[in-house]
Amino acid sequence: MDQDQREFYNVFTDLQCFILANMQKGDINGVTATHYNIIEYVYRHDKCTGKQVAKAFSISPPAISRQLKFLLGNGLIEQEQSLADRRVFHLIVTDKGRFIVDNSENFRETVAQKVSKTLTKTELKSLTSLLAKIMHNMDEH
Amino acid sequence: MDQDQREFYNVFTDLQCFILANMQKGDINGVTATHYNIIEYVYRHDKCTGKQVAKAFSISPPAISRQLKFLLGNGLIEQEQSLADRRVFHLIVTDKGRFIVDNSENFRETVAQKVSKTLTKTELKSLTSLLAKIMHNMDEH
DNA sequence: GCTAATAGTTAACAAAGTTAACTACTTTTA
DNA sequence: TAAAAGTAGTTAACTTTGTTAACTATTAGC
Repeated sequence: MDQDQREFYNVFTDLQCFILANMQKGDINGVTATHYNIIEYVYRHDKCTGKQVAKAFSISPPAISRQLKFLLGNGLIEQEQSLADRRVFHLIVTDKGRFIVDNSENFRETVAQKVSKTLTKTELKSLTSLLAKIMHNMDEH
Repeated sequence: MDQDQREFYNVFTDLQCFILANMQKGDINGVTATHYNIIEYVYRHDKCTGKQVAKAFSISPPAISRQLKFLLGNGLIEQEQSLADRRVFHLIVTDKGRFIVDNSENFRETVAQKVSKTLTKTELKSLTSLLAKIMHNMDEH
């Protein structure tokens, strides 16, 4: 690692600590952070499958299975069996689930607001596009 | 949230998912991610106290207590009782602990390397300074 | 049509968080 | 200055959420 990489590494480490430290821990609206993240994912990826969710969060099928069971049992998501492949269940967020996502105090929103106060409009756009660029490149794995 | 904030929010969400998904899960060198993060923190904050570690990671004193017990028992850190206040124990990383931090495959290093390949030198510096700026502002809480 | 692969589940367990109640020590205060 | 209040850290009991192993049901390949 050269000097620039080292400096990036340090600030990225701070960022990771910040994210871990500020992630909602207990329940909010009767839903844990894990539940919330899954609902939000399904919201953003309508009719996705359990397999996809497991992959997105890098957790095992049984872990997702238990989470989905809770979310289904509490009417936060619904599933419908695929006609093309009956092993597969497509997931949909219910109104109740949507309500939670739309109304939860989300720490990322707070961050977005703080960031837009800290940076100029140009800086914010620049940061967003740099982050998008590296995220896009990470995806390619 | 205006359009720019919304775009930042989206990429920041992706970043959070990425960090959560890629954080080391199982043991590496006989040490879990939590252990590793604490060792690294103590490395970077020599003679810090359990209280400080708990605050840095936003976890409760008993949670830290158990982690430190493991790290002490495995000779990864050491503690010395404060002379000024005998309730307090200062933490120091041992050679063994330092070895683990210096030699672990750390996903943030991989990220730093990938990022420096994706962005130009100017972009990398720009990203680092923008992130440092927002991190600095978050600290002020 | 048998074999292999895939989506998801159940059971048993481990890691790491929580709160409540505790010890030991320090600081405040009446 | 002795009692009260506060602080650093620990122990115990519990919860959440991850894991692997073994399972069912379904689909795809030869």
